[in-house]
Amino acid sequence: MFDAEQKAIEAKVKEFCQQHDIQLAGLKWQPIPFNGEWGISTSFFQTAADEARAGKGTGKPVPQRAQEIAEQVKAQIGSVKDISRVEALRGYLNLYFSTEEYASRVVNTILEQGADFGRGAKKSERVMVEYAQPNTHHSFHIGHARTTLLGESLARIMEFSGFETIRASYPGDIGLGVITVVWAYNKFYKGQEPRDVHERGQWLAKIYTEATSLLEAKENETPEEKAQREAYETERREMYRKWDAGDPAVRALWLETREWSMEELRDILDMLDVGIDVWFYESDVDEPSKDIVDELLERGIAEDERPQGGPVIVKIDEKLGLEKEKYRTAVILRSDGTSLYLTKDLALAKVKFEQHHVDRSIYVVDFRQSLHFQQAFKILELWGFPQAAKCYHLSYGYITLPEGAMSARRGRVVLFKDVADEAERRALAAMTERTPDMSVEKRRTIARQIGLGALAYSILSVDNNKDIVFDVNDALSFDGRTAPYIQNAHVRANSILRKAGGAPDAAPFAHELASHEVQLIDLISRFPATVEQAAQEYRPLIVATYAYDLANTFHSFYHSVPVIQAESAEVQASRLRLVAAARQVLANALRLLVIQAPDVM
RNA sequence: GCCCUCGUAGCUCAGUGGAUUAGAGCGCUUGCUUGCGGAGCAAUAGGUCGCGUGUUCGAGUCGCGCCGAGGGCGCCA
Repeated sequence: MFDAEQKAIEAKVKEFCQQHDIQLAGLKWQPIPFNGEWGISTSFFQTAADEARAGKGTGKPVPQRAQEIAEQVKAQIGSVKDISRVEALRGYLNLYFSTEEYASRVVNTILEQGADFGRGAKKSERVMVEYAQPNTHHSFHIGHARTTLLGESLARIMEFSGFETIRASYPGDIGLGVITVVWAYNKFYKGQEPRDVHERGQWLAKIYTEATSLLEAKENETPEEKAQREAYETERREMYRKWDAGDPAVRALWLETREWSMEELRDILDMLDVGIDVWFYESDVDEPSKDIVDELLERGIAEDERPQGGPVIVKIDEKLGLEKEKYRTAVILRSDGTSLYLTKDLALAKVKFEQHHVDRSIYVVDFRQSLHFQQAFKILELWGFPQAAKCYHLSYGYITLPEGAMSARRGRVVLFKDVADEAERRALAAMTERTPDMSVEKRRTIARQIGLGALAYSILSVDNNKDIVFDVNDALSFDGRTAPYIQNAHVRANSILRKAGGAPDAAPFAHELASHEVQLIDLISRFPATVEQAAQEYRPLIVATYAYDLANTFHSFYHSVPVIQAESAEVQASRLRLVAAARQVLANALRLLVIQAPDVM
């Protein structure tokens, strides 16, 4: 916002240091902590410490010497247009902005740029974010919501910060678990499927739980039961063999049931406003992955133990020349010649790099797979892909239940759809009292925005590496540090603007600003830097924290600073523009968090 | 045994090596509405930042060691 002034002053500081033979340690600018007015600051501690270390210092303690430099620099700078004053304090050089100038620049910029305020300059790299990778033939549970929301939010943040971004999903559509469902459906339930998309998806999950139970050895089972179970097991294995051999009947059954899962998934993604660009099915990379094994063998990266009855392996630590075991040895092909999860991920990475020309590849997958990804990335590096250095596993903690981990096998899951429905019910109940005149349909739409928003925020406001113990009352709380709190700030801002008939096209900030106004202006001006930080660190949490802080500041402003009833028409005009700017930034921040910003609620 | 992540208020969590006094929410206590929407605001209480040690002018933040929790470790995904 004050880049030109900042650069001019930076040049003066450098010039001064050169003239006085001071080795400047580099200038890092940061906002001055708030105390009524605002500006930016930089410190000279590092410079003073460097001097002392080099022995050419004056023998003074570092903080004292830093202060001395700050004072001298201050004298050199003199007065600068639109900088109200320069201050040397405790080793810091503080530049205070002219209040009027800063306030108008911030507000004008936001209102000019609108939904694009905070967007970063176009970056040259193409990023792919892979997330929302549920297994098919199982229902979408609350744990899947975490990868989906985290991935979508990250994709929006990367895109907004200037990267060309591709959203990818990688459903696990094959494996013994999937075949178990197909087998049980075919044997016991064929043709009995419900018609509703969600009922049918959940019904498949129930079949999986039942089938698992049928195939599990039980205590004190009779010989008859044991024989029955073993017969089932043989059938299941046989079906998997047929699938592998491309048996048309089995394949058709598999595709039909898979599509039911995909229909449910697409409906949920649609509900969450998630648009996947590229779908990679696990079954699609199964065959290509076997060719990769041959290539790795030819290049001498992999070793074939099949002649001794073993698998194909990559001794990663040995290839990297590591003494301690860190990446260990990875198996990339079973002794029977079938591929593994790792094999498929290598094949998929190759497709991402060569067919989608991805420079940076982010995998939003839970933390238990961190060794897997470290191995995959190291093998890609050994293989010679330069993009391997920019592969990143965004690992996140599990969502668990108070009684322990969720388990599709045991049927112990909290379904996403159930939570979403409950969220809507609760929001609807809260809204009925507040907005008695709203049409039923509109209220329903907004209730969903509020309910899903609350759920999304409860997930995104926890840092990636933390586990979340799911409690429906916590997740769907509407009070305190929640999405509805932020949405309500947006609604209040909108309400003021609606009553005032909108904000004027221009207004000065010539009045003496109340401290709540100053704080609000300061915070909205930091939104672009916040987006950039979140993108660099791959952390939606940064935006989530920011959005709450902004809402909090707005609510305080709202209570203590009159807008429509301001003391003069000029003050009212300025404040209306500030409210419009705050509303815009709240909406922009919420969008990055996959949360809607309703106008009324 | 080796590797990864983590340990901050009663609970759930933020916290870029730097600005008297480490911040939120929930919960506890108390005030605020003939006012732009009370899903709110304001105030009060609550801390040996797991322990030790080192680096540094300066450590909740970086290194090492220990204690504790969770996860992972050649043919599951």
